[in-house]
Amino acid sequence: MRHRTTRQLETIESVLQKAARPLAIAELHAAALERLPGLGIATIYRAVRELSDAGSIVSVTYAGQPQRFEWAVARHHSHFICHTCKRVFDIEAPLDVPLPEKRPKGFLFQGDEVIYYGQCRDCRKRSKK
Amino acid sequence: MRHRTTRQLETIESVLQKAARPLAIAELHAAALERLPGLGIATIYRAVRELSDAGSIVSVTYAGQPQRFEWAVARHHSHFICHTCKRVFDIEAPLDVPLPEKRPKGFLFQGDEVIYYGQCRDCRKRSKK
DNA sequence: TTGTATGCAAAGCGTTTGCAGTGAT
DNA sequence: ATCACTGCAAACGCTTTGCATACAA
Repeated sequence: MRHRTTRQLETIESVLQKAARPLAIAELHAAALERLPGLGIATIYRAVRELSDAGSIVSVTYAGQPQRFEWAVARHHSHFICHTCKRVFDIEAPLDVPLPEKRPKGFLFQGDEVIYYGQCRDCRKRSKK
Repeated sequence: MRHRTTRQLETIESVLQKAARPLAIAELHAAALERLPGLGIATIYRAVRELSDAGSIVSVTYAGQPQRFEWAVARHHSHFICHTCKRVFDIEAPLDVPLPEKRPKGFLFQGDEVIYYGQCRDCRKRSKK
């Protein structure tokens, strides 16, 4: 457990809290580096593990893409993955996801998650021109 | 493109076709090794890339877990992830997934995927005792 | 002042690649 | 007999770890 409040951790938390989408380690490092030059990559990994263990952030991983992390309280939404740029966007969650008709016996269904695929605004603009 | 049919590739394809769930590289290697001792891990990686490029298999990755692969034609289903053993199971897809109410402007929605979470039969039995 | 958290560099580990040998055609 | 595919081992790149130092308390 953590005993001290440092500029590094504060910066990392802040970047994650303000991000509008889940961030990969490299994205998080780049963003944190702008605010705190010299911040080491190892500190990012250590902070991410701590925050993850503490439940402050959750991880998200899709289709061969690197693992991404986002602030846990922001997690009442779904994700949209752009086929073109591969970025992951947060979007409002659907109202109600149906359970499959036939469910395997003995399995306990506790939750679900939907991922939407398509093309984001930027990439759509770019490909139209 | 591939020019020759080898025991290695046949075995790898067969393992994937017969699997009832997506397999990680290590799982695939272990299974193929039983049928073809000495099969190298590099061959698994090369085969997986080929099959993936050819569209014969698709990849699946969830929450920090290693990337898994499954035979593409088997892919009219959803996935169920067991919170306890972390295995990924294939289950029948839901009939219809709703789009979110509010969608970001300019985004093109082309498809979706649902992941269910819970506890599988084995783990449920085990935890009851 | 004390000792936790950091930065750096080395170590680890899963994945990819180069190359010589094997085996499908 | 040819040369694509494989196995082995080296190379790579990302993640983790060890250790001396910086700095929060």
